[in-house]
Amino acid sequence: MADAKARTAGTPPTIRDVAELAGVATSTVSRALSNPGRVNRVTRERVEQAAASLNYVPSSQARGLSSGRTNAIALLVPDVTNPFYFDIIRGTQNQLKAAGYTQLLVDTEESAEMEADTLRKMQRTADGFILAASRLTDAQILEAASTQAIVTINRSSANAPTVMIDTPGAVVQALEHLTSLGHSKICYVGGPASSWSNAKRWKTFEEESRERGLTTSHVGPFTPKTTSGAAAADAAARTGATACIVFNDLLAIGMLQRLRERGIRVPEDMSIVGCDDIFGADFCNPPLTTIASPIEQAGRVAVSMLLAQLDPLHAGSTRRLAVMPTHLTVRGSTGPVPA
Amino acid sequence: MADAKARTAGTPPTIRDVAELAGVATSTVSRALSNPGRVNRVTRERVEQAAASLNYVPSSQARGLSSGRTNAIALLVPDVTNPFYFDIIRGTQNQLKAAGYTQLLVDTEESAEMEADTLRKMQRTADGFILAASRLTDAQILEAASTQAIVTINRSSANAPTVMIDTPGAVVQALEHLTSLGHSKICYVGGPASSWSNAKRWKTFEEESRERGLTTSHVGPFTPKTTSGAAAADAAARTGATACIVFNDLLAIGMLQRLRERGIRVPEDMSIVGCDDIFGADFCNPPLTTIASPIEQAGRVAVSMLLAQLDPLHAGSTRRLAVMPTHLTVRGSTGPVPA
DNA sequence: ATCAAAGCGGCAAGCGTTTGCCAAAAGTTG
DNA sequence: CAACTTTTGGCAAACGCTTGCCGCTTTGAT
Repeated sequence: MADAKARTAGTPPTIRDVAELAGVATSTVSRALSNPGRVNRVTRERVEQAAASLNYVPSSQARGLSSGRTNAIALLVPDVTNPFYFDIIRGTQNQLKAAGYTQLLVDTEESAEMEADTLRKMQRTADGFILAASRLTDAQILEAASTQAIVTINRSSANAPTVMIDTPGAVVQALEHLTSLGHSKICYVGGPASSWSNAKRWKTFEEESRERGLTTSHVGPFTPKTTSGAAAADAAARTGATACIVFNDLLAIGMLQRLRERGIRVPEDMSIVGCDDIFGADFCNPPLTTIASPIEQAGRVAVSMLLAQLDPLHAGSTRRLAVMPTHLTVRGSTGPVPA
Repeated sequence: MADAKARTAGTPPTIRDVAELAGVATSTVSRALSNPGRVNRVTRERVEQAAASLNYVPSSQARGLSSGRTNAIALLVPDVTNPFYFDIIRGTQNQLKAAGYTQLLVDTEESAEMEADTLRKMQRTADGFILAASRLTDAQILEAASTQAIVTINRSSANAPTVMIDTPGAVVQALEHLTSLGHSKICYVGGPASSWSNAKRWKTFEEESRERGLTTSHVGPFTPKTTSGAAAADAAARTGATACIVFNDLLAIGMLQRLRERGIRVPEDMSIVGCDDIFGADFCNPPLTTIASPIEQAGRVAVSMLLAQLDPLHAGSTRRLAVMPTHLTVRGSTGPVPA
């Protein structure tokens, strides 16, 4: 695979080697390779051939140093462990690769501080940032957005373009589903206190419930992990509610397990609605009724918005907000209110 | 958060700004920051203070360019979608972050070509590579390993340090479990043909089964996704086997669903053993008996081995092979042979 | 007091690109 | 054919850092 010339020296060929072989200046090589219109076709072909024969790969470091662009974007997620972010990871990864960008994945461990720190440390390392479910304050986002390209996912803010998942809409659907099954005592099982989308969901839940004259309760906050499901289930059970809308599927799945242990049947005794439709929601027991959102697509859209921001052509004229539709996927975890 | 001086210019402070403020040469700043022993304590403190007050962040690009190190390592996985790799992703991510490295995540889409290509393109971008379940040939691995630091996971090769998951040992355990439940007709449900570990598992399965005088069958190859589970289940059911050892959990979970649809009860009519103990294996229906492996730890070990390789001190004396223990986790998907 | 060794800081040469500027060549127009 | 424009390629200066080398101070030993 590697050519002779390139391998004789242990060190990879540089633009100079290519220039020499092609009999042109390095500047011409540079242009031929990254700005094809700028050089004559035959020259370009000669350069390309030389580059190919040497198996030349431009150094992204050097390129970045002199051009100021790194061709990498960083994706900050609160927890790589959470399947919700898996979908974002692969959505962005896809789109980035297609655009010739490298993805820098960082786990911020649900910490605003760590998030801010990463943003600072990587200012030169990445051309832009995608903040998934950011824990940052509005002020912090504003500050960050003032010096670097940023897109947030599920964290609305006037200060940066955002991809939102229309959870309010979905909460309404869930509520409708539940009331149509006869439920009137419904509990919201809350996620992390610092989560913007948790706050949003809860608020919508409260408002919509009130309008419908439902009896609501609220438990939480809980860490959005299956392991917190036990505590969540116990707390929810105590409220006397016959149905729960749960912050996310992870928590909901954990609750499912606990409820079974305690002999509380789902959905006969208690209905459960999750949120996100993550991997596993379809094959847990019972399969989870959940608010499905096109998470992967959200990742892709976020990349597009970020890249548009980076592109000098579109600069400024970029879309500030994308709302991803959601819908309720009804599976086995919801049923008629117990008699 | 940002200091006045640093922000006045729109451009981030460089080592020169720090040097000026501290009243020393840039070389001293460089050393004070990355080679603390080399400068006097008071000088160092002065530099550190200057750097802090300017909110200085060294450019990894420039650093990489002049030092030849990037402080990034690339993780190549065949499919970011697969939960098996999630655990590797977070295992490596953890360990890398702890060591001050950045993780470059690349999805090679189960393609050897893409893998080789990435290895080539990123030669300068990453200090080392972790190849998870590599599809590369021995020769390709040899070639790559000759010019860059490489560690493979679940792909044994004499040419690069490897982290292996002891599946053979686990297959034996699974077989023992199954025979002790009375099963004698067992089917191996195969994964991708190009997967080294699939070959390995199958081989062990065959050998051990023969020794025990079992009747074996084999179906596959199947793509290791839940969606392939239907085909796999149908094929396995036709063999007349009463138990299956399945290439991985993803496939196994898919089979579970299909078998239920077809009215084949698990484990009453058919026992299923998966492999990997991925997220979801514990809460699917029925919960999956599976060969559990410390995947996340495997990722961490891989990082350690890679970092050791990179460290000039250890160079050469690094461990070539780590075998991660496995054990059978018995859950609800296996039971006595049908009467 | 003398001298070698160690400690410490500075100089300057890269590292591999990109890119603004310039000049030569080629093409166009009247 | 002159005058001008466009195309094309080269020169050289960055980009921000690391590091080999040198030389000045200290320090310690004799």
